Amino acid sequence: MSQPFYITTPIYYVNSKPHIGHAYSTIIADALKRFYRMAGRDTYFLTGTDEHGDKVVRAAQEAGMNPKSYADEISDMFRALWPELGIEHDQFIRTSYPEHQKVVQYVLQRVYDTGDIYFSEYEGLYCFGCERFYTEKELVDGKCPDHKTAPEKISESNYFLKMSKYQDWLANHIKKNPDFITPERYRNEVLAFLKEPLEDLCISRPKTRLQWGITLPFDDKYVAYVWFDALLNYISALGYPDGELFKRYWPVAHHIIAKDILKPHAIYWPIMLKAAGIPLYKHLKVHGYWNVDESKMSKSIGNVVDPLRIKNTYGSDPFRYFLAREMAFGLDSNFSESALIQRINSDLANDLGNLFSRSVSMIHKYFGCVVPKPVSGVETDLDSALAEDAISMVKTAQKEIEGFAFHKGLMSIWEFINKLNKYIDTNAPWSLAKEKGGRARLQTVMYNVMEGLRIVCGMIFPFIPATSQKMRKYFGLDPDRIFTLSDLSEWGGLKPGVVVPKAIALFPRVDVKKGGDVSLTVKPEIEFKDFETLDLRAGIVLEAEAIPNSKKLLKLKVDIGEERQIVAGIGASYAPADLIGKKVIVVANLKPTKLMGVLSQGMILAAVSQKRCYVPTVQGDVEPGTKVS
RNA sequence: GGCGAUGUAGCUCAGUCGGUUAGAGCAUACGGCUCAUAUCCGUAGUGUCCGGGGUUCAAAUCCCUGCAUCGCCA
Repeated sequence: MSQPFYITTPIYYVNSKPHIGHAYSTIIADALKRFYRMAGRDTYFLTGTDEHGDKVVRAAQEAGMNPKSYADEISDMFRALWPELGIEHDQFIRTSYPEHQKVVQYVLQRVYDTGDIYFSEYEGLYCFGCERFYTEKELVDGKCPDHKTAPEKISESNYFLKMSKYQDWLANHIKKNPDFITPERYRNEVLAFLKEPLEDLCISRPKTRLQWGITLPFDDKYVAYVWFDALLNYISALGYPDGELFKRYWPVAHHIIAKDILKPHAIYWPIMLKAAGIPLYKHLKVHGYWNVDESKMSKSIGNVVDPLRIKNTYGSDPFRYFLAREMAFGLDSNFSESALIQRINSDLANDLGNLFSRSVSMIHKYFGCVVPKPVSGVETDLDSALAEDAISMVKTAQKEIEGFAFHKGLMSIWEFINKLNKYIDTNAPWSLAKEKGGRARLQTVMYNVMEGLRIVCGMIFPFIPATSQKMRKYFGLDPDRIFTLSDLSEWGGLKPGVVVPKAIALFPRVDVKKGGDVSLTVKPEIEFKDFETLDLRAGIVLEAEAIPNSKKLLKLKVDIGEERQIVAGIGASYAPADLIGKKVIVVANLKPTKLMGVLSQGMILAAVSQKRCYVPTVQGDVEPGTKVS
């Protein structure tokens, strides 16, 4: 049996839809799985969803659903997304599965029996509106930030895990195993955290305030804390304690996570395993955040990038390539559609796609669709240099991928792609084809080009598998089988005589409209009922005057069936007199406010670009107060 | 407030143990080629290596200090 390789993503919390960060973790895991398959390892790839806890209950309430159907819906979104992105996980686990719940209860009981879980009462500040405890520092002026009410001091009894007992052991383990948590900055962060005394972990929630969870086996009045439940997915999915998968793939796990869930994975999880007498996972690999257009991704800014939309617009492989190429694993990176388009056009279409296209069409033109045989006796230093470059590229890329430096691995592959382009230009096959006696050399050159491409095709497989599979048949290979690293470590694997299909554009160029901003960030989708909350009315501007000491503000009197005073920031683009008599569109139910001390009872719609604004008007004979929708 | 990371070309970043003239890609300009997806190849640049101080024959690199951004902790 070959050496096992077990890779996991976090199980994603179902309180919100998939975003680009989820896509990154999962794509990286997929690429690693593919890479280690090529290396001949016995691989297993797990992903899934985390579904319990009060945040899910609240998100479900907001959506007007019960937690179970809400979790089903979001979980299905994740499950449906992964095939779209070319991801081939071996298992999709949900914490709502009975098999998982059984394992959680088994482990809880096991730890309870060792005496590391104790029952205790504690006092805290509880907001009944939020149904949760707050710490002092979370409060604003001593009040709940959501409900603006003072939380009440209540006491509650709960079960706790003795973390402190394992603190020194864990710190030592991390110190002794430098590759336990990587990159180093996160390892240091955890070690710094462990210098302070660890508080015991509250691992239960009373059912009086949370029912959506797994019942404690030793006290049915409580459910398990969501992290204690969720982390165990990594072994419950393998059928712990007796499953074949568990015996085969534990504990050689690589857990991939983003930095926001470092603490549960680096501290709670090892201690849980230790307390339950289970061997520790081997590696925790921590990556950074994706910012979007230079700002933090957040629901309130409305800049959350929907991976499915990107895939539908640009294709799965370009998206995968961009994510893997652009982020230095461990550091934050920036996502923008203009950067994505630039990568697609320069790296994928121009460098690789065009190289492939020019090479294949020369095989057609000069050799009637058949890979020629290299001729001995006409080799030059250029040929041996190319072969050496190919072999060393494979070695370098392998080393970088194993070290999670995916961007560097891809860079080394693309350096070789550039060398192939240069090799073609230097040897100028189109000239050889015309020269008398150039035939032997032409055969050799074109064989080498195709052989180089074969190796590229193999090395890009982990990152852009669909493209790699498309390319395979040009080398006479079965698209459904995969390369092994040893196939790629030797020059000359390509068989002369292979029939090469007609050239295709692997990556169409993305047209960038001149001067236009290519990246369109759309706010999150809304329901029609959300739109209906707006009350838009046609109105006629009766009066308009500038507000003193303000550059942009105008005070308007608008008839919308009743007279409204509205302050509008359009003074830089419109003179007051221009507006009088215009039929404008007014947001009639906007909460009144004061701008520079002047009351404004509504808002006028305007298209705003950086320099100017344009007020849309209603054409035709429309009564003031007419609804606009 | 404590700890840590980062700061290098217009942009994104690499830069090993302190050691030649600080590099790559993208973008820009010019030249070449015609097999190719208006692609490819070549040439050309531009630098207060965040500021200040120190150690050294020699500092982007080591030390101190200030600033900025970010993270963890309180």
